[in-house]
Amino acid sequence: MSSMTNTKIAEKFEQIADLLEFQGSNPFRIRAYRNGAKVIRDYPVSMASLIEDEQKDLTSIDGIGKDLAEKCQTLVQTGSLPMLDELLAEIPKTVLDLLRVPGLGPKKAAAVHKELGVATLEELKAACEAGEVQKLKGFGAKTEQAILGGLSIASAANKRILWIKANAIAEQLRTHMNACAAIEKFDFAGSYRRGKETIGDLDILAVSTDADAVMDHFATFEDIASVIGRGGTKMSVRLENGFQVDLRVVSHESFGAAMQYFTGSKEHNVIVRGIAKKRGLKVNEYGVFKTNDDQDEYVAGGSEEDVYAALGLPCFPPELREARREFDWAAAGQLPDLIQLKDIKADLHMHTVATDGKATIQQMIAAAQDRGLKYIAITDHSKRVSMANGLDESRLLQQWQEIDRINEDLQKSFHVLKGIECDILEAGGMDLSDEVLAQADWVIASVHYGQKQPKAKITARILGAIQNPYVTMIAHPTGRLLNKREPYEVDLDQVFAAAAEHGTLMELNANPYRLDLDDVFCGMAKDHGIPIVINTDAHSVDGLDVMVCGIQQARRAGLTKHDVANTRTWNQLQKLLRK
DNA sequence: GCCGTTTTCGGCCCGACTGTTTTCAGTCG
Repeated sequence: MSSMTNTKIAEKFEQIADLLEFQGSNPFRIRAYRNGAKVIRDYPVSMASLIEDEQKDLTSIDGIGKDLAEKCQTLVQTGSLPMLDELLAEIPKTVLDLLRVPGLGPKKAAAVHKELGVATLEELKAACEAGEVQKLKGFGAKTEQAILGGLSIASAANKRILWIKANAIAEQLRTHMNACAAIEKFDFAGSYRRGKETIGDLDILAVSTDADAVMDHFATFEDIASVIGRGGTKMSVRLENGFQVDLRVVSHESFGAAMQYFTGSKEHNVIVRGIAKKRGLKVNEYGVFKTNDDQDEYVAGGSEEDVYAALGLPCFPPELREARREFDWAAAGQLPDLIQLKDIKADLHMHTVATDGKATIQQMIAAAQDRGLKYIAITDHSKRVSMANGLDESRLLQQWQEIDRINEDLQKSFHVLKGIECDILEAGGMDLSDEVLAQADWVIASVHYGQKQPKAKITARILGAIQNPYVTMIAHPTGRLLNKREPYEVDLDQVFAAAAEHGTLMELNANPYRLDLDDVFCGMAKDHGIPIVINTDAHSVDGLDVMVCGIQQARRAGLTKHDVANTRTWNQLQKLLRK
């Protein structure tokens, strides 16, 4: 059994692309590796299982040709790749860090490496400070200073921040830009608009006839640490926390084209341009143009709808613009009607003061009602999670008695499920007896300890929970914490197959640090016919508000409300549970 | 390295800004 996941294969291909780029190889070859990495990372079935299957030909996947298919097979079967090893023998791995310095691309990085023997960030800093870098051909004093500047903020500048944190910054910027009289209208584009789980920078597009006035106003935003650049239509700044914000001022008739262009993703746009070209059209941030010999003729650009319509395409929801399956869906007229926040009727994972939550059951009910929910599940921790004061059998049964009383008082205006987040023990098996679990309305199973166990062991634990007749859902199935902790080594191919067989649901945990399952795995689960449950895992009243992050992730996965179990009433949802 | 109602070779998205140049390469998105 191979432990080569799609993510790991993609990382290897990315590394090859970096190394080839550093070597100055054919840019299209480099792009082929990057594209292959992306296709594999996003593919809804694991390469390992496809190769095992033997029926499946990897080259039938768009972007994977004979060569990349062979490299996949080698990686899956041997765990390594001779070609990559050879490249690494020629170029020290630390050199790739140079490519992460803002302002230092592959050409200049290669120059400092070749001419000055610089192989690490420390050596680069020393070479700059010694004034050696500015002597190189194509370099100068300003370039040297820019590299030094890039080095000092390299770690902060390259770190992607959580969407919810970018959202807080965006809200401040929105308020600031609203006060600018020269702006006719503005909006945010980029990965923030696409609702990605982490954001690299913010892009603001503004319509105005006075770009200078807009930029002058932008420059007064209090959090700006430095101005990276400013031209006639574009300005880039870095905030105190190292985060970059780009502003672009466009004309009214270009706003839609600019939104389309800067929302991306880059890969999505490459395909859009290809489609345009075939139709004798050209797309850039100013509009869609008919390409004539003498002069290009403006066709569309005021709105995104117009831009896409001019190319015979539907206006893709931003969350779908990832060059995955959206163009196939569009061609088949089957663009999914994506789930919305208002479709959610229940939140089925939350904690109370009984364990590590901050609010009582009653407070959580009131907060859920405020947010338009019809029912919730109270799912405190089980006893093994001692740090959180997890519930043993008797405390749990007591809590359920209390919930029975509460439900009577509510008189069907709202419903509370008797639930539990039961720990899957390190040795396998559940933390509470089947006798108790049988009395629950809703049993979540999740891993808290032994997260670093080898693949076979941790997978077997989760499979055991799926086979338990009382477990209704697996919570945060991979355990990842964005920017903090890697996912468990769990084999989701096996997990999804078992869940589909036993009628166990999978969670999309909406906590912005988790978003687990991620969008690609949600798509895989959907392909297995497994209903997804989007939950907040709230530990407080405010914790219920992160549902919006889960919805964005679900939309990126292409999920409709029919794919998500907690868009149903409790009666309807029970029919989904085949146990 | 991938791909093909321009199909096995010759393409492969497009533009802003900067710095080092003196017409353009490199970087970025």
